[in-house]
Amino acid sequence: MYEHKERDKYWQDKWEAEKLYATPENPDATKKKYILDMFPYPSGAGLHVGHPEGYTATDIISRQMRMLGFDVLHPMGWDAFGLPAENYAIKMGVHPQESTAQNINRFREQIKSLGLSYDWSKEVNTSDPEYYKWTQWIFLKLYEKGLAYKKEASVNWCPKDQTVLANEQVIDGACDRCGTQVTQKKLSQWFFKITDYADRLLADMEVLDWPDSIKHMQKNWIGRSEGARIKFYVQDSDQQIEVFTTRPDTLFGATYMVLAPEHNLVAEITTDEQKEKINTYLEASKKKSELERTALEKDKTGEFTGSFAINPATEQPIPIWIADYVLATYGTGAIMAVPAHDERDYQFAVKYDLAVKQVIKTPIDYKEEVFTGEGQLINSGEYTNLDASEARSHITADFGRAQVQYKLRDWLVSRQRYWGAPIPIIYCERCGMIPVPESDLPVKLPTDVDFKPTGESPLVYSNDFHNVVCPKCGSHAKRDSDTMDTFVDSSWYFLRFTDPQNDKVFASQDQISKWMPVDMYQGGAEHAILHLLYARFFTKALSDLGCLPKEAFVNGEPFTKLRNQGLILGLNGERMSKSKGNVVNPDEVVAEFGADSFRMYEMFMGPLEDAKPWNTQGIVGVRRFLDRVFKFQENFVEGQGNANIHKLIKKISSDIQDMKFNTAVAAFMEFLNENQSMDNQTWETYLKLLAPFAPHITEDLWAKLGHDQSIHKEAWPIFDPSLVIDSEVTMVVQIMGKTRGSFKVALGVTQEEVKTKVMSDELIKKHLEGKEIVKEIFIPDKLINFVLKSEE
RNA sequence: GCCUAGGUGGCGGAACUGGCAUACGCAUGGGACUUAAAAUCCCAGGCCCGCAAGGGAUUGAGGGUUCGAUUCCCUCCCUAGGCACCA
Repeated sequence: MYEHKERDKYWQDKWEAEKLYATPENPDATKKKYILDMFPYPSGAGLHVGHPEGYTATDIISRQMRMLGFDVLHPMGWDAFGLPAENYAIKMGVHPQESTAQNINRFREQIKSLGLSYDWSKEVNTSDPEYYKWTQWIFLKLYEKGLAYKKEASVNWCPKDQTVLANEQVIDGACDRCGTQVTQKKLSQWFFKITDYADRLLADMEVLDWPDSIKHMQKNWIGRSEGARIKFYVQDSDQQIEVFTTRPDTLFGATYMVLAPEHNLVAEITTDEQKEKINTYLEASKKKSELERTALEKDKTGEFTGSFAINPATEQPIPIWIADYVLATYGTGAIMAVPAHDERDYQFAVKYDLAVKQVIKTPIDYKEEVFTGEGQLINSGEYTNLDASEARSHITADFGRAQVQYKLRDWLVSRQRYWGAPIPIIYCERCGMIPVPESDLPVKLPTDVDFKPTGESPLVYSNDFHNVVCPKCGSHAKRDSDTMDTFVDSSWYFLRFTDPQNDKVFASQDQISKWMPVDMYQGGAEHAILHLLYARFFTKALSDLGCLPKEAFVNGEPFTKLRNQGLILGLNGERMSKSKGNVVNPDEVVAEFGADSFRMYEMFMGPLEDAKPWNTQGIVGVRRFLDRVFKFQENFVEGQGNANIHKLIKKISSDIQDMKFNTAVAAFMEFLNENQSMDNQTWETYLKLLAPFAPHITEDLWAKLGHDQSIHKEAWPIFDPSLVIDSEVTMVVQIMGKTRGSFKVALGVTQEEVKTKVMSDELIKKHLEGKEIVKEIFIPDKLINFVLKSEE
């Protein structure tokens, strides 16, 4: 029996001492592979069984790549700043720096116990001043070019966590960390201008080797619509209201207008008679949460302003309403309502008895009241009879201008919490807003503050930190007291990994050129939008700012290939959670079965990207298999060379390439089941193939075979294509498409030969007795099928 | 409501380009070894009928294309994930 407790540790220590997985200093550009896992958030709970799933997959790939002669960068680090770490520290009554360090140590030990081949000299930690110095430096670069800006805006506020949140962090109107209903607050906050990149973030995705589902999600989040902006004059006034519409072809059907309650013309155009009603409505909608305003029952409410606008096409006055079904944050915050051809406008028109005018011909068999499809125009003056798409371009040209609109909004990055990178900006009484000079970086987090959330950043309570002199004029000044969103830290860590110890720049152009882009990126699908969108934005922006070697990237994209691992569920098929009591602790599994069994079981469970339930019984099978491997060598029976090993080389190589690790494990089992003896060379080849999956036990057996050098330094076996072609194949006999038997024939036999052979078979004869064969289907080396005359 | 992925034995899952459905593993039953148990090894079945040889049914449901469909097409049901008054 393989004594995993003792041997696993022995080999892990040896590998580390010998620096077996050190990254090559000067990788060959044509033979480099940057294989990356999304770095973990070192929570207080420690590693769960979900983490090693992706880590093992990339470890197998990294190990195989090294054996194939590639120069591999495979690093690990910690996404250590942020709200959960701070909340955990508050709960434990310690400083986040202390609890984070403890959590990292625990994570590192756990990861090391799995025998993953990371180069630990590349480790990064986002809460280290040597790291966040460069986070702040990047902030200043973005600021310099106007990509970071401060503005007063209505922002998402979590009352429990006492901080603002980005749109991407609000899920169904609730905080994605604590689930509390998010409210709106008007605050002056820092934003990154990700909207400048909306078109490129959308278009550049095409060439990426990413899961389609992730691409779709990003596409929907960016939300591109083509349409027009059209201005409407307010009757008896110089004021104009501009709207965005994707259906300018329905302009003649616009029978009223709606402004968002927050629209800046509301006060001005409200007539005296309507003032009271409008104010009541404004008050009411302000109190509504985002959730109430949007989701659930979509009962629309609104109020008439008393004013009218002129429809530029019909030149008729149409009433202007306000309603909170129109969002201030999208388009111009105002719409032209076409109730005949828009569901929402129709509902509203029916409720408030507003005119409905049809301008698109409804198909004859169409039964619904609202027709939102395309068709021929009617009731539309000179445009009548045009097709909708044609009318769209004409009406846009005649009454407005074409406009592309995105749902994506700028990224709100300020946070009113302690545990994050301070924003490197100073407010001087005389000079105004001043960026911290590069030479003064990092702006270190003060330690003399009570960091509990109060709604205001705790950093204002540190006198040394908050009150400073202006770096420009020397007058009294105050530092920005907010910290940056954790997602800022993680938007560039993959660049730092190429050159983590550099104290001159965030990473040298040379190292970035050598290693970027990431060839293989593995992580959970929960980052589909947040991290992956932000990281793409950062890479593109830094590239445009001249901070990255452009030629190293295609379209400024950081991750060429992306794959997600599915969730590992509890035994009951439900998501693992403490409250459900179905959490599996990897430490216990490793202690009982060993690292190799754990790794292989996680790969064997099913396709990497699928969600699948954990079953401790299942790991028994993998452990039994590894024991058989171990015993095979102990009781080695010298046998013949086996050409089937070439089929196995082919199978394992292609399965790793396609990341079908579950079938690779099955193939290992099958091969051993079928080969009770083999020659020495076949056995060594088998061990080499197995090495990336079970690095400890194969290393142990390799040493026992008398090799001085690690098996992980061996070259990956190459298969001989001539040896994977069978001389004999199994032919299937079907009658009327039903399989009635099978037999072995030599490769390339003719139809006649097969038929003769088949006809001598008793069972087949019985089936064909007294029937007339109408047709024979013959697929060489595969099958013969007899079609019989049907009995009537 | 919209978008995406999926539905195969008691369970996790496999199946190339339309060609032996259920590989591999778990669990189950039987046997070997053992004083015994565990561990290990061997064999078997998988839904229905049959002692057996064998036959029939079967990949969420229904229909279609085909000599032949888990695979392609249509309709529907269910599950998971995402988006959700975006004009």
